[in-house]
Amino acid sequence: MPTPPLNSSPESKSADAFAPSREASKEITVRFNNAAVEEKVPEKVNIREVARQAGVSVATVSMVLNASPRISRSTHIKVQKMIDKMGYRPNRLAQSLSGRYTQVVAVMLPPLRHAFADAYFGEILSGIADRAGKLGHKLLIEQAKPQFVKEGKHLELYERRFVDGVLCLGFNEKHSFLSDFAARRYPMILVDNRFGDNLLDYVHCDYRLGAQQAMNCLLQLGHRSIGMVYAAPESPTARDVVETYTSSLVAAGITPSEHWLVDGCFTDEGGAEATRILLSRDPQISALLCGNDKMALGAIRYLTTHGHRVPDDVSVVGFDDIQHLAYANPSLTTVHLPLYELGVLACEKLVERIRGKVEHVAEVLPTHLVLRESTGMMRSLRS
Amino acid sequence: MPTPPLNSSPESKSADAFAPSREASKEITVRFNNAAVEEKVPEKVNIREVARQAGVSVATVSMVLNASPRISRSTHIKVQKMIDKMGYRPNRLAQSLSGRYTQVVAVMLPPLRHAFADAYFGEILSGIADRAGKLGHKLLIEQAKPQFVKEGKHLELYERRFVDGVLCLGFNEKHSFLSDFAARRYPMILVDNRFGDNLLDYVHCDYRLGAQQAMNCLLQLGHRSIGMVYAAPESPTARDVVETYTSSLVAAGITPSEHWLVDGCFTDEGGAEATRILLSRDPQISALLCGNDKMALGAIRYLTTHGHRVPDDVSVVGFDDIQHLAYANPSLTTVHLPLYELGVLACEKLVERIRGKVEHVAEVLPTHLVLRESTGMMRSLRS
DNA sequence: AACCGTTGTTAAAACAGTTTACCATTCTTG
DNA sequence: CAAGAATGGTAAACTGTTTTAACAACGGTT
Repeated sequence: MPTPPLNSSPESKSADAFAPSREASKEITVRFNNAAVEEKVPEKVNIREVARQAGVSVATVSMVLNASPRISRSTHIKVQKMIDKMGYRPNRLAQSLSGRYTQVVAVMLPPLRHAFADAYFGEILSGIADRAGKLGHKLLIEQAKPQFVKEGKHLELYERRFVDGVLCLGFNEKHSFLSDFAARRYPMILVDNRFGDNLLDYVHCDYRLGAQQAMNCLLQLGHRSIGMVYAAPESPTARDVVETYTSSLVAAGITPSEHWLVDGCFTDEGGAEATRILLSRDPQISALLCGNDKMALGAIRYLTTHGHRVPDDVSVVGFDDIQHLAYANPSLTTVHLPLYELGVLACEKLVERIRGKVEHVAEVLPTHLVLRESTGMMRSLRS
Repeated sequence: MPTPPLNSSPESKSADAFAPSREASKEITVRFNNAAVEEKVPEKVNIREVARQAGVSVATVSMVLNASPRISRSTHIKVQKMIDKMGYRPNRLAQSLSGRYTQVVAVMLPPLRHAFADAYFGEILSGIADRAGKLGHKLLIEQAKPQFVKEGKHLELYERRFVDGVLCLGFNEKHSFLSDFAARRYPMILVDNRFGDNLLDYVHCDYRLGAQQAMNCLLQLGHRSIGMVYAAPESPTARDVVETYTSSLVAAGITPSEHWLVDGCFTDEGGAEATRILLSRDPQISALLCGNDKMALGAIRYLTTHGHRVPDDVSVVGFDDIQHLAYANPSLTTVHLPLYELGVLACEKLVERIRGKVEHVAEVLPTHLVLRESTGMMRSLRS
């Protein structure tokens, strides 16, 4: 019975109802109107058939396929011609079964409702997809729902030979299952974060540098009471920002206050609410550093709808530089993260890992501040 | 923005459960430094080994795996126990090679720069991913770059046995390669569009119904000069909206004008520019129907930054109901498309197709208008 | 002429499952 | 009580590649 094995769910019942269509071999004739128009569905051709037709052995065809130097030029041409003529395409299941690699990598996303629609993930994913394509790899996507992880499906990905490696996006130190990858020595790169004491391979953006630049900017504009809307204290890179924020204040001779720090949960609404709390705690606040653009947008929305002008009364800086926000009103000053490039790099490093490179991967990509309209000089300093 | 929270994560314990497997089989010792730290990597175990240990034939283990009714209860239990004990996981490359299915479906996205970060695609993808998971299928993602299609990689997907079927998102009649799927009779479902004269299997939202409701709303509010920001005239569903818009006007005794129609390219900026053109052509326009939310947002942005109040001067209706826009200011009245459900349905239908069901798939999901703040009564009618 | 390397090709053994045809038992039934 | 039908299990063939060891043919040394 060819119906799905293992993970059959209630749904597979209805599937059984469909007659397991017998393999209609040879070619299928498709009928349009009453004329029998030949629409040849290419007969399934395998390496044996090609070898027979070309008058060589199966091994030879295989070696031609893999451009082995042991094949003479003349044989190569002869076989290649037959391959083209027959429209032969090697079955990659057989290739992977017999070979070492599947040429597939997985991307794991966190179980957020809108993980697939997220600009942040999307940008990284673009980079991953482009590089994976160039390296001849396919991309599998998975959302790491709690159930998924609990059932060990993240390990099954390797053990059942679905993929050669995994890229993990949007996870942090709270996600302890990540250490499973290290324990089994399966190729995995954590993207835009670190984990444990360099336990895992990672690539991430330089959040410290970005935060430093953002703070320098705000301080130079004369701001002294600067609030911060952070998020995910479990995330090392998110902590980098908070730490840099604090140390920048100290370096400028300002005493950081616990009251200037509020969690905005990385969401638009969270950013708005955090801003409300911050201003109620300290109305003197004239600038806000936000952990991502979504929260910055929420902050601006709250401010403008509650009688505060941006940037005249309060300056706002974000993090991410997600697209289409340059058009917001006012447009957002933000720390640009090279997310596309990060995706490219992550994919590259993962493939190196898969191919046997052993060095620990720990790359950090530079960030920079993009000055737009949401920041301005401190009120009292203006002429 | 790195790390969003993982919904409920008491995984700290379950993770330990995966770590070192105390399997009965042989184990590999990995050495760190000079201390011999035991890190048991599970020895690769195959079906033959399981059969030997359980004292049955390979065929029996296979049948247990696939829950064949030909296996007695007692044998089933005995073998299953050994499977669990040895931590055996069937190699799915071998399974797919000898079986009929790969249990993988591909999602093809159009070659837009931000296809992965798009709220519209993301929502559909969520539905697809959820249902695919439940049906025991993995998801492959591909972006149909021109080069990709030119090289016939979309067909290679089937012919090299990467996938059993494909879901196509964001394509229209201009994308002629879509007919290749039909010609080869490969399972494919076109999502949220039609193609040719029902040449392809499809599922889409009821754009006519949505447009009808939107127009009824605007007309009932007293609007007579209604502009439309459309996009992608090559897309049948997009044409549905324009046609419904036109016929609604006619039905209301209004003569539609060519000047009321401008292409907004589905983008934010396009929507803004289209709005500029529309108002310059006819300053009387008091309402806009936009082909998607992004263009509607662009329209609102243009209007509010050019001295037109929304909805006091101009009402705006969108299409899609993408998340986080309910918070926009003013919040957007829009036609809700059941995109998540569409993804679920598409995936379901595709899997039925793969399993041999032959009926033509042509499903249309109902839509409805969501009234928010961007629409209001025609100026002159207000008291 | 015997020996040694190359060079190019091949047969056969993996890879890890599913499926089929057949073979014992045991259970009905005339 | 023998014939026929279930029942439960197995050996072997099959899926389509890669890889390895062996080998033939040939030119170049001693």
